[in-house]
Amino acid sequence: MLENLPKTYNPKDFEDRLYDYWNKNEYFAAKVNHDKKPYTIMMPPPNVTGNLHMGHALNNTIQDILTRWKRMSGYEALWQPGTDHASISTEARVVDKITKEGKTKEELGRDGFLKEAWEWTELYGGNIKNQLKKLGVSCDWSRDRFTLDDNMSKAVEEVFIRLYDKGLIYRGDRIINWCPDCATAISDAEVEHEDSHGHIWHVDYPIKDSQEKITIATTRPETILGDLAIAVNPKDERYKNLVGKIAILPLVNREIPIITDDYVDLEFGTGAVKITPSHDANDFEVGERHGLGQFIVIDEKGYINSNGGKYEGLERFEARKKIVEDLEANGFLNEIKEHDNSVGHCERCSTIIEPLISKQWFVKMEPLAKPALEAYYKGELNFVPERFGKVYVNWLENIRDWCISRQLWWGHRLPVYYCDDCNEVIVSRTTPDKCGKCGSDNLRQETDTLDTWFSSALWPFSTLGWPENTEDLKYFFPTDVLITGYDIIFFWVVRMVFSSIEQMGELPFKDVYLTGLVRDSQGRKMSKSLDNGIDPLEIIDIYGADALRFTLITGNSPGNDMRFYNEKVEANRNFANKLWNATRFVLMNLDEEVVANDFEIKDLEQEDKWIISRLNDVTKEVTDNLDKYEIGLAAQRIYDFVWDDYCDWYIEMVKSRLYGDDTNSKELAQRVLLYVLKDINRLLHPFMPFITEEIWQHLPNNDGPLILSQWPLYNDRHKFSQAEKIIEYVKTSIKAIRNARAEMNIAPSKKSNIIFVVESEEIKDLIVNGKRYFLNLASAEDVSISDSKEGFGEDYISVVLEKSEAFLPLKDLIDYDKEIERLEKEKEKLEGELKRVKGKLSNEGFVSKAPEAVINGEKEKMAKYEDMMDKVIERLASLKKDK
RNA sequence: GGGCGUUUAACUCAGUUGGUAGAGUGCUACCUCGACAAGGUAGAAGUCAUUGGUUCGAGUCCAAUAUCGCCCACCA
Repeated sequence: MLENLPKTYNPKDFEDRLYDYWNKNEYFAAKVNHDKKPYTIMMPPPNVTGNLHMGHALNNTIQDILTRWKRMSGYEALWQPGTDHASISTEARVVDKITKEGKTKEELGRDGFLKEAWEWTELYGGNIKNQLKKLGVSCDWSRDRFTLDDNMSKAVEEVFIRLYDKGLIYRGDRIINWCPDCATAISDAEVEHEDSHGHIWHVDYPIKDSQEKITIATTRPETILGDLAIAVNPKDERYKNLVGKIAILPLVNREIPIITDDYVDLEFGTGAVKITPSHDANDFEVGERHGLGQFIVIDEKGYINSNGGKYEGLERFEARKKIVEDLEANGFLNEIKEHDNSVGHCERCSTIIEPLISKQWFVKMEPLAKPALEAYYKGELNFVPERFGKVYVNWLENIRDWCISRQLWWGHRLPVYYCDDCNEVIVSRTTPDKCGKCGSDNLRQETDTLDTWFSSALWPFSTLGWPENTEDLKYFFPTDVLITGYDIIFFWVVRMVFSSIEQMGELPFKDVYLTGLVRDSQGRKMSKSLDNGIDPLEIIDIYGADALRFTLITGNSPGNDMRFYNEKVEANRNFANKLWNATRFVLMNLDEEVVANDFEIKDLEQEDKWIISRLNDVTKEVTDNLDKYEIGLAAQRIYDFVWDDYCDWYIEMVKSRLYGDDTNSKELAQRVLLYVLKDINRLLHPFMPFITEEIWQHLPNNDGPLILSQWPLYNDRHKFSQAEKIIEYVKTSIKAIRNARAEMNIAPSKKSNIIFVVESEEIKDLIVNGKRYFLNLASAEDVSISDSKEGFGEDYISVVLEKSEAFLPLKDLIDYDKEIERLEKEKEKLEGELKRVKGKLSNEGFVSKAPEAVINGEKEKMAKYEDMMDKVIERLASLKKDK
């Protein structure tokens, strides 16, 4: 007898303990090992101050499954963890904190603020890592990285300088997306467009020295203050006579020209557009084309500046209100219409974006996008599911230059210095002493920092020691697969690809697996504002990490959103409990000295061969599905095998041997039970690492922990087709007998003889040899063979099988009418099947064109159904005659 | 405006080379038999959104329509 497990599965008893055990023994560690092939996954670094949510739980579970599977398959598997400094969001939170303490950034100064930020980071930065550990992630913590670490910063600086030297980074006055609340520029990717219902105002601009006027349409009347022209389409007949004239800006009386530009849509609005180059991206371009210059009227906090005359000091939306009032009061307002349009919001704080002219740093995207597109077109980059490749292509083909400078302090400061005497711009790895051009030492470093995504774009190689050509880099790069959410393709996937091609000369990964969103049970996106987020840690606390992991990866397919139900987690917890109890059963029937030896194939009984053969197939199916990133299907295969094949059938079939007197048979059953259970735990380990390791540690004859054990392989010698056929026949027969008894409402405890009338020697042997299956699983008191049906009248239930018929003497328990009804139903079913099969086989096209195997299959089915049909009809006739 | 996706049992979803529709939950009936009631046995439940097409054969491939949803976009 072996040490047994507690009666109920209680994950809290061992999950934390096992995680510590793995971690302390350095089983997650990956080292350069040229005897093995490397397998590398880079964890998308979560925000250092963030908390674990279901999205993290999902994609980290997938990464862990792949890592554990490959590790067991003999690869040197590196899963690289780390965190992201998340410049804008962390800075905002630190600002909140100091604001509460009555301090401001300006008071603290850059160094003081950064000190606060580091303290904050050290205080909260560990959280998410500990939360991930609860999930069971087997990443190599000894390699933990943070995007602001010295070596990571070195990589950032190196890339900046290389791109600058190549002319791919430039500084310029451009129209950018400005968030007045975050007080920084942001990139196009960080702007979220939302449809909003608003108004469009038609405003009359008088024409100078004339009684005429021109009516423009605008959704942003406050920008009238910054107008530098009015544009019409050159083909527009309506305004031909006005082109070249001067219009007078209402309220401020500034003079602006009327120009033509193809950009103007004849159909839209009034066909006349006010041009505000400093506050609208389109107008900026029109302004460039016509040399209109700039006239900034809204400042960085979103207030009207001194160029706004009497409106100076008004907040932008206050100004809009006031200006509309004034326009109306002075008779300039022609019309107000309802209007829907899409308005850009800051991705982080939802503030409406203000397009502003500003001096910022940009990455020139076209030369970088080109090879990234080529790699995709050449098929070197695969998306799972494939359709996301189009999203990638679409973004890259329409890409605009990337604004990388941020007016923030928490981040990588640009390695840029300005000479205040001659305005020279110096980009340097080291702090320069004096200006190379004029020799002045009046230098100051750029105060801006880089977009967070600039550093995470380098993650696949910066974490491995780049720009040094380290052994790690040579061995583990490029990585194998990236697993992340589809919402992050633009921010991160694209940028890693072009950065890697540019710096490393190759792609950072071959495959990109994109997960869907985890939604709440009503299908809503989990969000802070709705307060409908489900905390993974709470779920783990109640059901265990294994159940949560299994829930997240089953019942859905890659890239599709899923709903989260507690009932689903509960079902998977129940599955864990099922395996737990199957293990208890095996352990309590195991003699350690017996299972110390292996079994010989020649000794195996039919059900042993059957379960081993099934296991063999399942091994292949699980592996093949993992290979294809069909994680959910892989998990489903092993789930079904454990519950249906192993627990419901094999264990039940083998019980009589375990309790019987045949020592050889008994010991063999023990060995096979253990053998299959071990492979089950191996196959299930990547999905449910905790319970499987815990069980494993209780099983005899282990050489080491499960996490380091060998992934099972398909084995030709373990394919037993004949045994599969036999057991399938037995299972079908048992189910048919159970069904018939249930239909007659006969309790399982009410046992009866089963007398088989068989039609072939093969079936006869099968029944004789398989007697014990029926004794155990079909409530049989005894099983016998009869040569004829003679004498089996209405005192018997008849169960029609393929090539045999079973008779159950249940005299007093049989309801005659019900039995007739049951057989009629059976007949109807067979009629349906026969109609279908015959229809197919009588179809000329089918017989001449379908593959032979398919035709033969149908023929076999027809023979089987006809055989059974004959018996049902005969039985019905004889019953009715008897009555 | 462009692109993409969803539509399968009461609910949530699988269904990958086209060959008799599956799971979990829920529901019905029965079962405290020595792994498990977080269980067992049996069962009911689907014109696979609609309409065409390709094919011997379509949930699966193609087209159109409807539906709900997502992404992108410089409609002032």
